[in-house]
Amino acid sequence: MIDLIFPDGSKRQFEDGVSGRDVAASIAKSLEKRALLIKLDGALYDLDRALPGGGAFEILTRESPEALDTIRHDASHVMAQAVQELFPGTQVTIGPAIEDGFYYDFARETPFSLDDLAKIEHRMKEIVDRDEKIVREVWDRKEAIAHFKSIGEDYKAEIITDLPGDEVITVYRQGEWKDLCLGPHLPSTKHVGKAFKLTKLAGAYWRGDHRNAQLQRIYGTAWASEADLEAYLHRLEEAEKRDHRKIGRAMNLFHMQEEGKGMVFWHDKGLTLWRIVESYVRRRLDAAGYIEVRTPQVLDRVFWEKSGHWEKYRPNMFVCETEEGEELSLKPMNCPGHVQIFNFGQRSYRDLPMRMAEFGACHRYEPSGALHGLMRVRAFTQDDAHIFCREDQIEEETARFIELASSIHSDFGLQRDHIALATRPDVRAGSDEFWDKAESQMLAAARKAGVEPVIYEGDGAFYAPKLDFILKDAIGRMWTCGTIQLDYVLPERLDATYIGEDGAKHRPVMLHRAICGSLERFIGVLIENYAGSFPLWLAPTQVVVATITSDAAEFAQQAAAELRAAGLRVEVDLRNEKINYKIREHSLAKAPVIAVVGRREAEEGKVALRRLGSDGQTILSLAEAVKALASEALPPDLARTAIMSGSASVGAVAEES
RNA sequence: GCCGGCUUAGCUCAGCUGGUAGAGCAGCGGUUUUGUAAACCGAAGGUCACGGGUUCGAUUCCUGUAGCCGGCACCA
Repeated sequence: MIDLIFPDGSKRQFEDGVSGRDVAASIAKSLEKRALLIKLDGALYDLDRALPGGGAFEILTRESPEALDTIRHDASHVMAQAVQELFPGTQVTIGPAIEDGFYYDFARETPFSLDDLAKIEHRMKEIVDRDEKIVREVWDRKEAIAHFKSIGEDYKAEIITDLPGDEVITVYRQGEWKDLCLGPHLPSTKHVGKAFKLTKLAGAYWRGDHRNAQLQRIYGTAWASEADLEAYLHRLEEAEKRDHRKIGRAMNLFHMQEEGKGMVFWHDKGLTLWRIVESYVRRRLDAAGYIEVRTPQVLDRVFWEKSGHWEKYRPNMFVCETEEGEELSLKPMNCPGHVQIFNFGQRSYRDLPMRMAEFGACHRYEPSGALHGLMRVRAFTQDDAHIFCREDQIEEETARFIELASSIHSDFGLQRDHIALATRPDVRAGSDEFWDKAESQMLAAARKAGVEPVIYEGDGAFYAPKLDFILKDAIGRMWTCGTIQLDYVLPERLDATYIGEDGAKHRPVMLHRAICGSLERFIGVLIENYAGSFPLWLAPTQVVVATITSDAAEFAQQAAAELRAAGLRVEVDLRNEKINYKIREHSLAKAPVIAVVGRREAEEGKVALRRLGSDGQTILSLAEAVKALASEALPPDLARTAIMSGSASVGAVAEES
């Protein structure tokens, strides 16, 4: 007998060998019909499988969020069956559920076309209608290998061969079709439902290794209901509207062109945004005790050989040659340059920690397929800094950095989801003792800052572990912005030293750190986070003064002049156009505030302020408007200083908002 | 770099099976002085990404190249 504890806390006994379906049926016939899966002590089981024992028992239906992954996984199986029915000779490999859907990787000589997707989708619906029972079978390992080899499924045979020896080999059968799979699965293909859609076609390497064969991957999305599918597709459309490339064009921020692949032409508006971000970060670094430097763009090959980058990254460096036969490279990173400044003259322990920052323009020859708008470019500017310190200062410096970065991210309106601790990769420099120490130092530092990092196994740089900041934007997408990495290697290679209290030479440790990452990418993230509707302090154009009639032109000019004098970025629109037209145009260009002046306002010395996204208006005297907007437009760090110094105008704005 | 797709006016897009292209918006020239998301009229604007081939004839079919888009791999 086994004891099952139900979600309501009640307990019942059942015969050994009872299945989830039997239990469901014993409760209600209708429940049996709706049951898809069983959850027993946290693990999922097929509905028809004999329960391996007692425990916390739950019946999952279509409505259970936990059943969704299985629906998706089954959708991938149904897709694989459809593909093999339509395209005999195609081999199946693996097909998991993923976020929002599923994929399956197929091995096939001729690639699939977009037309094939429609056919496959159609056949999938037929298979769902067939309502094939899905049955779990346990196979003998050797027989399984022999079987899959005999039907030409070499990849499946390879998967079984590589499974640990004690692993139970299970095959799931749906009608004529079967697949090696750990399960669990739904009771029959009907339960996959029809709220799915094949979305994209892609190449993917066998086992994720580019030296292996390339397989054909088909992606799909699947949901418990038609409504969920619709909602998902709608979400995709919304996300597309925020695309920084689209908004960048609409707001005239930047462009790129063929002759400069992965290089950005920043237009005036875009550069304004850049300067706002840069000067804000610079103020924060100044306040946090950093010094700022600038190092050469191009350095001799010998330099990069010394730093070790030439050997490892030569294919990704922009190399040039001079008339005199020197070989030079554009800097792909700032670190070795910073070490040169550290090494210039003698350093004392009193100089440490030395926090050396640079808005460093770097060039890397990224693979063409990696380029993506502002998010991945070949010429970028890092908000880079290196903290040279003693080993016993690592924890303190890392913790301080976490606090600084967190504050800056939140000022930019980005919410932190978590911090990742990326640990030793397979290919790495240094002993296991070194990695043990380095990883525990980073962990301790994070905890000191009050953060429990999520461990990303094997994701560290080859020379050290790192902490990465994973931020969440306004629509819930994750972005990695900001990192801190421990480095014992570079100071050694470039022979950085300081004189300790004991009068002897010591080796400093370097902490590589960035808060934005690259300014290009960070601006891309900001654009998508705000969908171009920036808060006042970030908006390239903060106020547009728009006239209704030419009678108001003179006052509009005066208003603009006073707003500018208060530090605001202002445009004036005196064109002979209807106010409706002007409002529409500037709203589409995402101007946060439109100050409308007509004859009435001009006579009374007032402006009518209209906020982006709302259709109301606030009528203020010009002086009040200047004061209110100027304090609202203060970057968050300056606003905090203003509050501390008790500025009345800031208080007024706080009330208003 | 690899797999698939796309590339037509400044932008967004039409153009069935081959007969050298069309709209809206923007821009330009006029008219309109306007009250909170598109006033009206007019003229203009294209080596249909680039190269080669098939054809009497190619934006359309084939092929090569580039860029971009979606993935994969990469990301010091």
